[in-house]
Amino acid sequence: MSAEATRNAILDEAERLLGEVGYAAMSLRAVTQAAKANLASVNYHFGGKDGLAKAAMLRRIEPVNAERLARLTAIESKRRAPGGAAVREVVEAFVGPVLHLAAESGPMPCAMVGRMLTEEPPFLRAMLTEHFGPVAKRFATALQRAQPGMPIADAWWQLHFVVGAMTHTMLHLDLFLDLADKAVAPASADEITERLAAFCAAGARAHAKHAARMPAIATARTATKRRSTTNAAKPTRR
Amino acid sequence: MSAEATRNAILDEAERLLGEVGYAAMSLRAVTQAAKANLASVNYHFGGKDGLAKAAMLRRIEPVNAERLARLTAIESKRRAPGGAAVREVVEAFVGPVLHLAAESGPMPCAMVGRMLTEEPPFLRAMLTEHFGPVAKRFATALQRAQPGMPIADAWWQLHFVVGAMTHTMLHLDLFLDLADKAVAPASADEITERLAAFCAAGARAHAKHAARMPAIATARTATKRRSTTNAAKPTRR
DNA sequence: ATGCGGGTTAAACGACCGTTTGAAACAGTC
DNA sequence: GACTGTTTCAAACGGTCGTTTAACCCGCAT
Repeated sequence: MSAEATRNAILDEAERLLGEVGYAAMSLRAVTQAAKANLASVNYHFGGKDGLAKAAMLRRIEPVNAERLARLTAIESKRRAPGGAAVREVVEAFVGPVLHLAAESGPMPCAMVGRMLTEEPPFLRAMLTEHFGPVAKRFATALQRAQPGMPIADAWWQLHFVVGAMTHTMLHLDLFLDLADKAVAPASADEITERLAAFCAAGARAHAKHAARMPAIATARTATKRRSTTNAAKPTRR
Repeated sequence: MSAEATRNAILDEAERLLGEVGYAAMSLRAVTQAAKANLASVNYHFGGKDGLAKAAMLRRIEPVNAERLARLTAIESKRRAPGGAAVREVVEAFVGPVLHLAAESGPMPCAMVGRMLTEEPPFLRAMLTEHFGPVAKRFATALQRAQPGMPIADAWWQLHFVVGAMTHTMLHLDLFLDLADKAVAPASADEITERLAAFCAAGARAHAKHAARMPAIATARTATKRRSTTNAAKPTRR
């Protein structure tokens, strides 16, 4: 019974330190000392530093992605959306679970995941593509379906910007409160959700309209289309 | 004469490694070896690892911020903007110099600066607030002036989201190209500029309109106002 | 030639890192 | 109470890190 207790204590501290200082700067000695566990126990329970980081990440990533997919299927099944609001709903299904997690478990879990985007160890990158890849693909197609006639590439760009605004909010909101120097009050989770969703949804819609008119993008898009159809013709490119 | 040559070689390598692996994972041995310089020369020329990172950052930050301010004063002085386009212009003045730097000097300088946002050593945070603080304040007020009647806090939120989308693009565009899995073609600098500016400008405008209607934000805003006036009454709070 | 100061170099120092080891403490079972 | 498997513990190992030291090289004014 005590085994799982120490496991969780170690995971909690690892999550905190991963969010605060990142993977490279997190020392197992600091983790185990704060968790009141022995140094060797992290190797015993997780197999090493990599395993610990992976376990700490998975503990948070999986519920968030599950809720994302659940919300997305929910809004897709009700189906009789008045059209224009769908983009906003998709965006909210994507960012909502993250902000919900931040509201109920504190900012550390989100800071950890956001920071791992930036870290270099290759196993972290592999984890992200493995666990976020399918979810991102579902949301990209959902964004495309919500804006008929828009190429899938534009949907990926929208999602990219949404992720950027979201992770930046998770990680660096405090820096901006510093920069603003009392001009911005610390915000509630609801307020952040509202602001982030409003910004991203409108940005995404306008991005699609704008992209259709811009020559630099239009030419790139035809190139993309040609390439993608080429790929469809020849079964596998690489 | 050889002194400045080694200085620059070390700075170039430091910039590359800071952008690739971050501050904590960058070892001076790797820097000096790649720069064909001696290990001790870092301490001789820059006083230590901190000094090296600071010098590498300043070499890129200062021109970018200078060009930002120059573009902003340029569009403010011409003044007879048709109103609606001003937000877009301000956003472009903010993100344009960064994308311009990326286009002419490669992605590493921007990756370095973006990554330093996430790193933990306190001197880096101090540098960012010192050098970006005044610039951010000018752009926040410019955004507010471009949208009359909007509280300054909303302008700060807009700027926050813009920075998020921009830095995420500088750092993690490759990850998204991976996730998209051939559905998105690698983009030119012009295309990225267009997409980013379109997304951010429209997001900012819609954010302002939306924020005015949302109860969660409206209440928070009145609270902000009350707090700020309180602060104005009592000279210094802390 | 001589002295000198800026710049380079190899070697070493102490600190901290992740990991391993082997013994000790503990649980539950016969 | 002895045995077995699991979990904890202190100690040590090899390695890398940032920094320091002291000797050395070289152009240049004296």
